[in-house]
Amino acid sequence: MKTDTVFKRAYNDALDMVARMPEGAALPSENALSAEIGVSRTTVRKVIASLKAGGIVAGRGRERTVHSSSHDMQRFPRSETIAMAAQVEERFMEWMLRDNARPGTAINELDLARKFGVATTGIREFLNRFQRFGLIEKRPNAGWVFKGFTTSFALELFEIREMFEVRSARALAAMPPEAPCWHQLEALRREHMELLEHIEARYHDFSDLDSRFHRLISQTTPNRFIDSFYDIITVIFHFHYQWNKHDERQRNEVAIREHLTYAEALFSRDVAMVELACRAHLSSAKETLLRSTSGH
Amino acid sequence: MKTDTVFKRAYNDALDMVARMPEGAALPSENALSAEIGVSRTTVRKVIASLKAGGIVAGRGRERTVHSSSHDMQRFPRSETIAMAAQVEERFMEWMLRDNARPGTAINELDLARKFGVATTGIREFLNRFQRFGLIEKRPNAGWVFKGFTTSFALELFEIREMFEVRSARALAAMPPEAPCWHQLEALRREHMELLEHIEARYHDFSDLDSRFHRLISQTTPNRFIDSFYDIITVIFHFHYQWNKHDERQRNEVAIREHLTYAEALFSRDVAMVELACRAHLSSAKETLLRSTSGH
DNA sequence: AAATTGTTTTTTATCGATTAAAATGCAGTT
DNA sequence: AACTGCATTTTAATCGATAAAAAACAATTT
Repeated sequence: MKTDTVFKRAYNDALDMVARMPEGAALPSENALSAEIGVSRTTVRKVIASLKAGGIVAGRGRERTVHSSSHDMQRFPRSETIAMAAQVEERFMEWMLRDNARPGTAINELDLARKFGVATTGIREFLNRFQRFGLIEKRPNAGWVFKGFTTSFALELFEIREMFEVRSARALAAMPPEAPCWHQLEALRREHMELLEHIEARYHDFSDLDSRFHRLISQTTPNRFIDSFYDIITVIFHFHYQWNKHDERQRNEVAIREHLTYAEALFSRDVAMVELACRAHLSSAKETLLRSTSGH
Repeated sequence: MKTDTVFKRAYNDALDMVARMPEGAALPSENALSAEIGVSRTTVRKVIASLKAGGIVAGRGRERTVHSSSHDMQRFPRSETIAMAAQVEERFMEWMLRDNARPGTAINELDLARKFGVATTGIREFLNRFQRFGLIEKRPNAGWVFKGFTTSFALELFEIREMFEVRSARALAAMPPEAPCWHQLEALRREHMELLEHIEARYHDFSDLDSRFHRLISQTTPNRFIDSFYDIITVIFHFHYQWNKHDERQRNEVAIREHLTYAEALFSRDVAMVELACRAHLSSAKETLLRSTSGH
């Protein structure tokens, strides 16, 4: 059956929201909550009913008030708020990157299903979606093969990434000065500088900033195939960083400085400089990734 | 439950094979048949059992002989030899391209399942795989949206295609003269010339040749992401040509000539000429596709 | 001993059912 | 006019079961 992870996540979000409100404040309307939390009104009503049952919300109809401080506000554990599909992704990436699965390993649906505690259909669905990441391959009627998080994977990934990024960076540099992208870029530049100032404490935050920086560049001239390729990059990097903490602070500091140079080049709108800065950054990112791949 | 389409296709293939053998000849070994037909020995044994039941094969163990001419050899209809997943793909492409579905149309899993006569899981699986083609989009917990076979789809597709193809063509032109790709290219060039000579009768055969030509170019310097993008191209063109017969002969003739120029350029190993011929061909292919898209 | 057939085990493809979430619709309320 | 209450309908996420196909193993024959 369908799990109620959506409800549980919505409930947790509502709790966070309520905690930020003063004692006795009026609860926003159902429609407002629905928009805020990002679920249907049906689910919002279920959440409100729960909050009321827990004594966190009182009153009914238009007269609902918040009484947060008086209760302990038990949240649902994080694991229960994640849809099966997302859990499978997480566990699979972990198996692949952390346990360093060997290239050529056969992937067994039933086996994974048991290991991850889901039905085989869930695994199949995941594998089918995951196929496009280029890390697994299907042999019809005979299962999947893990091709390995190898050197050639990283090289092929970066060959494409470089083509796409140079194309986007060039297009961005050619945008008229009044285009909104320049403001966004400036804002990101500031965020980079701030992060650099507090790098000792906040170097973990770079991963997210990195992804936003590159997405801004590519989304100025949108192309669905490029966007979809960035999904691959994002996921690979997300999990890669999660399990490879080696030299993280230094790596990130270097990358921030490269981003700043890259941004400067973009502001200068000098295509040759842009290309140079872009390739320089990508090549150091490539080196980082290469260091954690396994031969071939 | 699993359908026996693999068995039925194998059975048909075996019939074709047997028909080519002389009366009373010995049947090849199970392993040989398995390799020849491309299915497991388990399935081969089932096929042999069926052939025996139909009187087409006699004897047992190592002493099996063929008696083809004496029987009518009923084949399974084509539709029963195609796996559910492949049928769904075919029917979906048909719905999309021939019935010219509107951009923004909501895709309903249960609805499609009923229309195509399969279980919803099959539809889900297909949609998940098909996602990467950039023609549909998922909204979690709320189904899929068909984005439309639009002008912008074709433009974005060809922007990437051009980047990839120029990259591959350049790399091919730089291959040493003794590389095997030159022989393959020469063979393909011959096939093109032959096809051109009999263009009136055989213009339908171009679609396959086209796909092989471009795959040869890209596979000389393999990159899994580029290969996977070619799958998209192949599928789109396959179905597009199947439902858009307008000017087919002329279009194909033009394309053949462009391929020949392109091949000449490659043989000359002059990078500038290669790039020119490549871009010229792609731009006319783009025009063709654009003509059958629907606004935006 | 190499190749071949016979038998058993493992794994995939596919179905159908079940439940949660979302959408819809409408009447009543402030 | 926007909101709630409530019932109903539609749709997506997930499970578990089963036949087909593949793979592994064992027994035979040349």
